[in-house]
Amino acid sequence: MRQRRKEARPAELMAAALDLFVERGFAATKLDDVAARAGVSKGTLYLYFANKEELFKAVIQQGILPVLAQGEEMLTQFDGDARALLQVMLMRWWELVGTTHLAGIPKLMISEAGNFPEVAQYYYENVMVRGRGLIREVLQRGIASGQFRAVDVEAAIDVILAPQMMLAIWRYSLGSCDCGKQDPQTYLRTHIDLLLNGLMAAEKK
Amino acid sequence: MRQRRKEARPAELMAAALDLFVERGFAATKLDDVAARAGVSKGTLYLYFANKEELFKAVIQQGILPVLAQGEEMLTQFDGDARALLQVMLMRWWELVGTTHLAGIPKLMISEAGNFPEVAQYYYENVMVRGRGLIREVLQRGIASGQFRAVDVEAAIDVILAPQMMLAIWRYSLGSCDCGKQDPQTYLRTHIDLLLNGLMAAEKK
Amino acid sequence: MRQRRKEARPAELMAAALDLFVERGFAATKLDDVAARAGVSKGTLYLYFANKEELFKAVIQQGILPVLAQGEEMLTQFDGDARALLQVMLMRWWELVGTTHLAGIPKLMISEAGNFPEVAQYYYENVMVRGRGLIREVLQRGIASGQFRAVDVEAAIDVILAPQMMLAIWRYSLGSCDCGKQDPQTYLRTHIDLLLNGLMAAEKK
Amino acid sequence: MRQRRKEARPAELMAAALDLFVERGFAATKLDDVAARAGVSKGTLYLYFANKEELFKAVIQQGILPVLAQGEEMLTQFDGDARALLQVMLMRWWELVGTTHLAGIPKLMISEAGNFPEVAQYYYENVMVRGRGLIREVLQRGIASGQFRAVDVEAAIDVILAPQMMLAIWRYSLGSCDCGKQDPQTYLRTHIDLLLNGLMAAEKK
DNA sequence: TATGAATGAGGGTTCATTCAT
DNA sequence: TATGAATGAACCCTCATTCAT
Repeated sequence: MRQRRKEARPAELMAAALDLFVERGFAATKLDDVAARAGVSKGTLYLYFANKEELFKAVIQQGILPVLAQGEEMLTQFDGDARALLQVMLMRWWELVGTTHLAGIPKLMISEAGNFPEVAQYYYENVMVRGRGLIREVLQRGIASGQFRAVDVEAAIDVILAPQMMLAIWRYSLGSCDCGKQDPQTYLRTHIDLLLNGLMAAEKK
Repeated sequence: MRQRRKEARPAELMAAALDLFVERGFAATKLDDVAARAGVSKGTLYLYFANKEELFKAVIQQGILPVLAQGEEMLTQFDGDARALLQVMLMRWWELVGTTHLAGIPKLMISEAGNFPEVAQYYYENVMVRGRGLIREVLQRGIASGQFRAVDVEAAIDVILAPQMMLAIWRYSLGSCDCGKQDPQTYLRTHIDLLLNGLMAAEKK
Repeated sequence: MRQRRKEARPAELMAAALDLFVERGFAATKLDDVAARAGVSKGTLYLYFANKEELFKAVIQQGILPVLAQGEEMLTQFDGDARALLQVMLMRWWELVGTTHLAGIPKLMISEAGNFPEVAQYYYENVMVRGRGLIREVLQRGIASGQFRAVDVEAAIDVILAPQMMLAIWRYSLGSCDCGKQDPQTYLRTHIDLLLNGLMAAEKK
Repeated sequence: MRQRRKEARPAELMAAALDLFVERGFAATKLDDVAARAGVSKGTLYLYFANKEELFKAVIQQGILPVLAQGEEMLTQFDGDARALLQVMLMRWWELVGTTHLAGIPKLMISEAGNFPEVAQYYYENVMVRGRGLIREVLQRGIASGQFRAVDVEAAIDVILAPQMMLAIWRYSLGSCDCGKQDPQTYLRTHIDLLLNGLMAAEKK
């Protein structure tokens, strides 16, 4: 029983830490609170993480791992056309990430990038680059097949990802204040609608 | 001259504070550093701001004031069609805000919204609501004139603003690490290109 | 074998503790390290010693026991004159104590006397007093027989013991830094040479 | 008034720290206590010393400076014979050092040498080497003039210094427990008596 | 008997805030 | 008005001690 607990501890601690880091930021998060939220004493944290900074790194690195595989797998398995694929990817990302606690990581990363350049670098290389790769692949397929216009692919990737990012970020920032906020589904549908229309090749006329 | 200095002090202090708050976040910013950057001693800060939190509020409130007027003025003065107006607005926003230090405020606000709900509320009501109003106005004009499709206006507003926000945010977060980043102009042009195409009424065929 | 181990444990633990206490001092020594050096887990320490302080006391008390008997035995068995006896005692002390780990105890005791007055008291009464007794006996014999001058015996005892103590102390303090240090044998020989000459009765002229 | 205080602070803090470091050792000394003894709050310590270790180094380095000059000056100014000079030096050292708080530094250095090898090195080179130089000079003078026997000078230096060191050490270690202790003057006189007799050239017969 | 995960009081250090100058 | 020395509450981290296994 003790053994089972020991193995689960790091994940429990990282989950608690993620919540608080996202909510308050790194500097404003007290390890006391992290420990309390995970139901352990302060000292226990140090059995699993060398210090606050290492905990932070672990939270980021562990948090993004599950997301990476799924996205790339989706790309290889899907065999519809580029329009449908792009639509599915944007929708599923929200289901897989946006509705979980992991959605807080982008906000956290944005907030703390300046204080942890190496972690930001790591995040960029392991998440952003791969995420952008997924979108790039779809855009290139669509352009190659004539479905999409020949837009500037690299710029378009960022433009496409921006509303997805903002949706996740919003939830953990201004979304928590009393700001009349929309339904994520409507937001996503509108994003995809505008995007697909925007990408549509002129020949459709 | 002393008098002149005295009147300039608050602005100098807020400018210094804005830079550091944006770079490091509220909690990780030391008042010592703010004072040093403004070229005064730590105690002087307290002659102008009751405490760190009041300084933060002042930074936000002063920072957004200049932006507000300009945008709304643009709307009333412009008499081209909706397409052109939307394009001009998105481009000019970057010129007026994106290239100055004020562009850091969105990032700062996102990072600290959870710790300062009242400030977030204030920011939402005085910046977001008004900014959204500008976009809404343009969209409604375009839809009314038949230039734009009848999209979900409220959702579209957020989708349209997202890439603009991300452009500003990026500069103060991951943009400072070694991430192969694009040119803002290309990014904006692509955003506007996709957007206008996406909004374009089907009847153009 | 398990039984044998169990009986050897306290001694092993005390040996490990002595080394570390001498090297780092009581407060700076971690029980983790003591346990690791003895090849057991931290908890095991508490099966044999109630707490860190008791371990310290045991280390001192056990450490000095073997030294006590030997010295006094030497005194009774030796039947040469006072000069030879004094010489033998000082040399043998170094052989029996100075070259073993026990030589660290004087340094440890000096360092921690202020923090453990009762232990210091115990050490004084059981080691210093008896050690001084040995020297006193020799001096008195020598003075009675006319070999030695009639020096102030109590003061002379301390003066005689000082170089012996310093030789042991040095090994565990400054001796471990890069300080050009002499050979203990030469040091001892010079000490004894000076001492015997210094004690020599004037009549020898 | 504030200014005057500011300049006196470091010395006050080091004096307080020296007392406690000598009494309890480095690790067992709380900065709270140091501050309290100096009559300031804990934070004030950090206005003058970067951390506990730097405070320690400052205590050692500042503590020994005054002693160095005096000893060497004495040597050059004295013009009696070697016997008298040696006697005066040993006596005066006690007056200048032994009766002040500085006498605790040898004990402190011995206790902490293992934990601060660089400080130990510094102490050896700046105190021990110079102190030994003083004694060496006197011995060589005495041997050259025929007053002293041709003893092993380097070994003799350490033998001669040992009782002096022990006198100082004792005061801050076992001397504080209930150990029947002698009068320093008698101790010193006996030391010098034995020593000068021990060094005396045989030819005087 | 032995382990090592867990605890929590305690100490070093930081920094927002105050106030005498 | 401006300074910067001083304060002390708060936080990170350590480590002696406990206890379930």
